[in-house]
Order: sequence, then C-alpha cells, then structure tokens
Amino acid sequence: MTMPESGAKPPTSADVARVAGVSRSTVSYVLNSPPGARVSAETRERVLKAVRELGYAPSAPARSLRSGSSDIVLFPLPLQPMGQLLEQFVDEFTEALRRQDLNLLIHGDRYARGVDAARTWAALRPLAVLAESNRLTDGGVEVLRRAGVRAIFAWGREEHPGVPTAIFDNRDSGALAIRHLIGRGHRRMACLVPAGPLAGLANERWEGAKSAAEEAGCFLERVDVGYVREDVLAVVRGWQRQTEPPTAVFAGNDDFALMIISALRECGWSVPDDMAVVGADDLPFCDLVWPRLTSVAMHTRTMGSGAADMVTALMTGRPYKHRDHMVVHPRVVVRESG
Amino acid sequence: MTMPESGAKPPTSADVARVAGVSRSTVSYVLNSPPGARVSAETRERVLKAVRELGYAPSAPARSLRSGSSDIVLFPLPLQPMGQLLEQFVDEFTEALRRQDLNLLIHGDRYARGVDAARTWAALRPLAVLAESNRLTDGGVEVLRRAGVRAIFAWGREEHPGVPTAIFDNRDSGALAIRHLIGRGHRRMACLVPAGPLAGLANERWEGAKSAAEEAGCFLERVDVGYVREDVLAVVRGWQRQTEPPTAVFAGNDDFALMIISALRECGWSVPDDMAVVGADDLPFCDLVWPRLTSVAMHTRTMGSGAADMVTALMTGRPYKHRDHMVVHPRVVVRESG
DNA sequence: ATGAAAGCGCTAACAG
DNA sequence: CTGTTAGCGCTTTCAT
Repeated sequence: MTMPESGAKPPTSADVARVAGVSRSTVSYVLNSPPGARVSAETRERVLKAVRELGYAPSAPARSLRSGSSDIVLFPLPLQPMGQLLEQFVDEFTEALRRQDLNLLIHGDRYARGVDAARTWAALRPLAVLAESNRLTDGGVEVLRRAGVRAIFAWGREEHPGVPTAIFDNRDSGALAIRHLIGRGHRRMACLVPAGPLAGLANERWEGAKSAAEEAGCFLERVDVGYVREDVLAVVRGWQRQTEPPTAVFAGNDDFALMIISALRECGWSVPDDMAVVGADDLPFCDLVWPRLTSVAMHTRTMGSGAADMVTALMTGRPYKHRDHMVVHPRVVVRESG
Repeated sequence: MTMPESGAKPPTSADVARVAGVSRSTVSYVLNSPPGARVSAETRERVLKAVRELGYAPSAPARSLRSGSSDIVLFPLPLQPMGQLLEQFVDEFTEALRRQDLNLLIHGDRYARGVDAARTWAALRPLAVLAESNRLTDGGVEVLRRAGVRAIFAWGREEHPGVPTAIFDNRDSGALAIRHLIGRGHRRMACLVPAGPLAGLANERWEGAKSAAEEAGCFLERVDVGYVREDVLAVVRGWQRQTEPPTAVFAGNDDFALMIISALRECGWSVPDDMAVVGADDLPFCDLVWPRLTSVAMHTRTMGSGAADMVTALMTGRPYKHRDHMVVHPRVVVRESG
C-alpha cells in the first residue's frame, strides 16, 4: 500500500478498473457478484488485487443512490438509560444483521422526535428504522414511509398505530414482582417509586404492582423517594417505627434495590428475613452482591431476535404485516433477596 | 399531509420544485442557504410549504455524492463494555456536534478491526471517525484516509502512530488507586485481577498498581480471581486465615468492589475498618451502596469535549495536527469505602 | 466475458 | 433573483 497523496480524491471503481485493466462493470461484478455475473477467476484476482493496492472502499452513498436502497438499519439511541441492556441488544441484533450483510447504525441523538427526527433519519435512506414508539408520530412515520424506508418498527410502552410494535409493558413488571412476593407469603408490601430520569418507568411499574396487590387483597404502600441514599434511609427508619411494617419491598429498579438493601442493613435489618427485596432490570450486579438480588427482567433477547426476524422477513420478501404487535413479557429471576 | 402511495418513490427536490413552482436550484438554495443565495421571503415560504406537503427529506447519499462530504461522524461501538459512560459520552458529543449540524452515528459492530473494519466505515464516507486505537491498523487508517475521511481520531490504551489519540492509560488508574491507599496509611494491600472480558484492562491496572507499590516500598499482593461470587468469597476466607492480611484492596473495577464488599461482610469484616476497598470506573451505583464506594475514574467528559474540539477545529478549517495526543487522566472519587 | 452508456438525486457554476 | 446544466460514483441493461 502506497502513501496517501494529501489532496488526493478517494479512489473510485474507475480507478480500480484502470489499474486492473478492465471495465467498470467488471469491477462491479466482481465486488457484488450478482446472479448472472460470470467473471474469469484470473480477472477477478486482478480486480481484487487492484482493490487492495488502492485501498479502495466502494462509496455507500453512490451505491445507495444508484440502487435505490441501502444496507443501513437505523436505531435511534433510546432516551431512557438502558445501560448494559443496550449493549446486549445491540450485540445480538448486529450479529443477526451481519448475516444479511446489513449494518446497524445507532443514531446518537436521543431527544429528537416526531417529524424533525423522522426527517433526520429519513435523510440517511435507511432500509429500516427501529424507534421508541414515543418518538414516532403519524407525521414522522409518514415521512419515513415516503423516504422509502422499507420497515418501520416501534418498541416501547405504547403501540403505535400502523407500525409493528414490540410492547414492553412495565405494568406487567410491577404486577409480576408483587405476585412473586405474594407467592412467597408476603401480605404487607411496599413499592418504591423513584424520582429522577426513570420516574415515568417507575410509575408504570407502580400501577401494575398496585393492581396486582388489589387483586389479591394485599396491602401495598406507595413510597415516593428521591435518587439519594438519605431518602432511602429515611424510608427504612420510618418502617422501623411502624408496628406493622411491610415485609417485602419492590424497589422499582435494581439501583434502588441496592440502595434499600444497604439502608436496611445500616438499620440492622437483614434481607430477606426482615424484609424481602425485589429489583427490576436484572443488571449484571444482581448476581454479584450478597444476598444476590431477585429481579424482574424484560427479555431483551426477545426483542433482539424479534427485530432481526422482521428484517429477515423484509429481506426475503415475505409479506411484512403492518399490524403485528409483539408483547415482550417480563420474568422473575429469583435469587436470595426475595 | 396526504396518504402515501404504496409503490411511490421518495419525493425528490424536483418534486418540491414542481409543487412550489420554482426551479430545483431554488429549492436547494432555500434548504441550504449557501453564502450567496438570495431568495425572496415569499418564494422561500412556498418552497417550505411544498416540502412539508410532500413530506420531503433530502437524500443524504445524493447530497454526499454531489458535495463530496457528509455530515456524519462515525463512532464504532466500543468493544469494552462502557455501560453508563457510553451514554454520557454520546450525549455530550452529540450535543456538541449538533451545533455544527453534524450527526453522530454509532456503528453497531463491536468486533471488526483493521482493514476490514476500516472498509466498512469508509464506505459511509464519514467526515470523521473516532475509533478505539486497538481497532486501527496502519492499513485501516490508510483506507480511511484514502476514502476522504477528514479526521481520524483514536482513543484507548495505546496511541496510534500518525493518529491523534486520547490516551486512557489504565496503569495510571492502578497507580492512583494504590497511592491513594498509601496516603491513607495502608502498607499491605491487595490488587484483584478479574478474569473475563475485562481481563486486559484489569491487567494494565495491576501493572500500574504494582509499580506504585514498589515505588513506595509497600507490599502488594496480586490476586487473580474469576467473575463469580464464590471465587471472591474464597479470597476473603484466605485472608482471614492469614496472620497479617492486607488492610486494603484495589478491586480492579466497581463490580468487583461490590462483590468483595459483599464477601467481606459475609465473613464478618467491616468496610473500611477491617479492609478498605477501592473500585474503578465510578459507576452510578458507587453513590448508592453503603459504604459508598471510593472509585478511580477517567474523565469521560474530557474525552467528549476533546473529541468535539477536534471536529470543531476541522470544521473551522483550523489546522488539524496529526501528531496531537491527549492523555486523559484518572482521578480518585473519595467516598467511605476506602 | 467484457465494454459503453444511462441515470439515481443532488449542488454549484454559470447564464439569464 | 431564478433557471439550465454538468457530473459526483455507482449499478445495470444492452451490445458486443
């Protein structure tokens, strides 16, 4: 490989053709091997050698312009902090896409929504877009459709009309956590509702928890609490003053479960004997602390493979049903804390 | 906005021009407002109205093809799990880029490296690429340069020759942790070296820790340990049998710090009195557990703004020095655990 | 098995 | 201020 000339323009397929002593179409045939392409082994070798020599990389923009479709699947970075779940999902999805020669691109803007966001996404002319449902509006979907995006896929709490949606109902998580605790014999429980960036999420989980408790005729206390240790400590102190404090708490998420366990211990209560604790999200540290943390989790894998399935359907030309919705169910990962 | 025709092709600037009753160049002028463009307010309005009506989004591929440069800054998703740090960095960087009308795209493939990776990245014809230094090879950098990528920026442990690099030296982290503990009066210490996906990282931290201990004439025990609770527990049990066990431990990362604190407690030792614990990465939960976790952290913000500065330099045409390296220094976030 | 040529949607230089 | 036009790099007929 020779040195780059500073002002040099990127090599084109024409350059490759010239160096290899063939025509541009031959280069294209070698690089894309379409159904009816027949290139002699020797020619192919010459072309590939030229490619290497020139450090040639075909221009995706030009390709996309010419062919009218791209190999990009666009995933706008979620607003809600996903932590490790994100990397897990991305890994799986990328792998599935790679088998179809597709590229996952995560768009860094986590805030734009509606038509503005759609225009930004549409500009890239992606093959598919997987967006949180609350960032899609009718107008936005319209813009994407118009721009030739072949598959639009939503995910999140609410389904989006006309767009296949993977529904993560956080009420289910709350309900499941409470039912799990009831199954373990608890009758007086508390549900933490954390403030902060995850408040919306937490509130949904509370709703589900509440209805599960009502259904079973159990007592469930709602405890709003800030994202600081002192608040959590105050809550535990409050319980210690009660004559009949709850025997179990659904912490709303794993961070809070960690906090509440810390606080309980500081106050001399043990987990799960004096108080059972259940978190949510099943973050990696659930397995690392002691007592290990029982947690309600969504099947991230379900979403990863579900999304990949959709893209596969799209690629193989199978009909792609716009009305399909998929509900992603939570499950309880039972460990020692509750 | 009217209904999409199913087989319809995406609207083009020509469609907008026709609907607005102007020429294509006028549309382009309105949408890009280049220096010398003069369009009457009324015409501009007509054009924008047509844009809205058609749900038009300009094609980035076509634009990029024509103008020879794009608005894409490409950030290959790091192989090493970054957790929250990633989202923090992305947030900040995206915001800085938005001010320049640039888009951050995160490429989902975390594994490809060298020339193969470079070809994939180069295909998008991005304006800039920010890659982990260990995924860049000379050949890869060459391919990117050839493809007209204006700025190539590396980050990670080692600097990459010829490419400006943000150096995160994990030896520094280890050394800093140990020096902090020495400053607190500890003379016999241990350093956990976790196995698993982060082994490389941990090993570097160990090296730094070791040299800091040697420098100060202190004893530092290297403890290799698996990513499971039992291993950590066994380590603590081992210490309990020693007549002169260490008084402090650098856990290598925050997850391990959490594990070791759990294990210590299970064995009846208290933190930090019987054993001080320092983690690394300053994950959010450091503030949530009790005792709150002292942790060695890198300045993610430094990297975010550093990266943005580089892109700014690039955009404003300031000379862009290919030999610049930036060392990102760790700091100790002191809390109760050690 | 290979080459010639058209055209994807857009911008920018130039002409009016 | 607006319109005409050339061509960016590529794929894909259609001829050879």
